[in-house]
Amino acid sequence: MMDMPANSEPRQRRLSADARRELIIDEAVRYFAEVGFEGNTRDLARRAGVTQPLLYKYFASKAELSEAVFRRVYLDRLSPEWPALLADRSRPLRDRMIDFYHAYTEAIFTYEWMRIFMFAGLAGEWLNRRYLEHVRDLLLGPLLVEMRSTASAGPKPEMEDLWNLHGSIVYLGIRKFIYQLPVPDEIGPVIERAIDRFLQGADAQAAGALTPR
Amino acid sequence: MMDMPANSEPRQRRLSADARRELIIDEAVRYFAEVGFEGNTRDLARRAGVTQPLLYKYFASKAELSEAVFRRVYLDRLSPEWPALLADRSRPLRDRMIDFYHAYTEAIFTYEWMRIFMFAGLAGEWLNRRYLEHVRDLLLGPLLVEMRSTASAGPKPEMEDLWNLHGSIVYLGIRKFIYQLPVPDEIGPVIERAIDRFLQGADAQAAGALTPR
DNA sequence: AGCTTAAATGATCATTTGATAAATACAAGA
DNA sequence: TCTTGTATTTATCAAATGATCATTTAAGCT
Repeated sequence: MMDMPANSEPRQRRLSADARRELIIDEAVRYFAEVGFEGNTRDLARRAGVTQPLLYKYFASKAELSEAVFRRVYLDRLSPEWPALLADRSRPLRDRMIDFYHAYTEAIFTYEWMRIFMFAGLAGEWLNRRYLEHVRDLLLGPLLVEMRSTASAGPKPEMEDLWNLHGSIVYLGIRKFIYQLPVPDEIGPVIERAIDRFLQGADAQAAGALTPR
Repeated sequence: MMDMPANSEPRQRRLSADARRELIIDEAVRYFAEVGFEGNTRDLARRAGVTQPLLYKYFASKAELSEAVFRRVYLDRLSPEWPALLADRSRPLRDRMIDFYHAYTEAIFTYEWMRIFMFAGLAGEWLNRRYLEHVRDLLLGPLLVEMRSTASAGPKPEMEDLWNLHGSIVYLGIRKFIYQLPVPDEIGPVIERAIDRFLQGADAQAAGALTPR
């Protein structure tokens, strides 16, 4: 009885260096997303179908491998087109916001991204802060400009109000992937309701309406 | 040059068993909140001002110590009075919600609670799920009843809408204690704005109003 | 087929880490 | 003051873990 690697194939030996490296990063993303960056290199190697010392042929240290995982997970998550999408005044702001948050959640609501982002956040990784500054400056910033330009006379929304909307949507992913609680299969309508409610409420606030009940 | 324990006192030896146990749990809460439950017993012991084997006089294993930390952190966070507060129809729903979320965030927006809750969530701890089920059934549930009873004729809010509000508020604590980003010093007004906006928006949605812009 | 290069493995090291047990020392009771 | 109980420490173990290196083996080339 010989042990076989988890994926049934008789194990493809001697890949090109690049291919092997990619394969290791792939599995490292999955593995670290599950157990966090305290996961050990032996388990990781076993799951990747290689021996543990081989990891050190491709990465000088576990920290360097972790950085490769970061880069893989963070890179190209934020589409450079979103700021323009949000600022395109030829369309109703509501439509732009819905399109944006559909695209945004599509991009980040994955098991790997959500969990690695949270692990990294808890660890105080600077990449997290940079990422969220990017969200604030390049996404919520333009969105704030749009909301203030279309708002009526009263008090205009603040950045903090947009963080509030943002959090209300992101929390869906936290419930699902971090707390592993059930969430609706279709999150599209949930997001649309949240955005509509936010815009309606913001308008009422700008108009200075008293809250009922 | 002798090493002194972090807290300047010449080190109080020979506490009563109960006092020592409490002191260890206190420091363990702080320590694990910082580094997660993968933190090691030697660092913890040093910070608590005791030797590492002493931990094993009070806790059979690290897992048992972790459980004590859980209990300390989770216990008595959810006031049994909140369901009644939310259901008290002698007051406007808005006031009840604002009071509740002030009290709720007062209770959970601490470095220790937020981070240990997140670490535990990532680790798949059943305590997290139980806690959030409690939030849903005993807090958001009653709140949903209230909202539906006062809503106008149109489509009534769903539990998912309340999770949306809840997340928008909790995300404040996540930004502050997990991502360690700046948030307003006074979160009271932010929460009030969020609740007002939510209620206004929910009313508009119930009335079937088209979202502007 | 034989040669060469480097991908991959097996053996192993030094630390770290959870845990145990025997020895010590401090406080309370007689 | 002596005794006794136990809180605390010192010494230590076994397993886990990151990392290294010599050796093996598979693929590409002529």
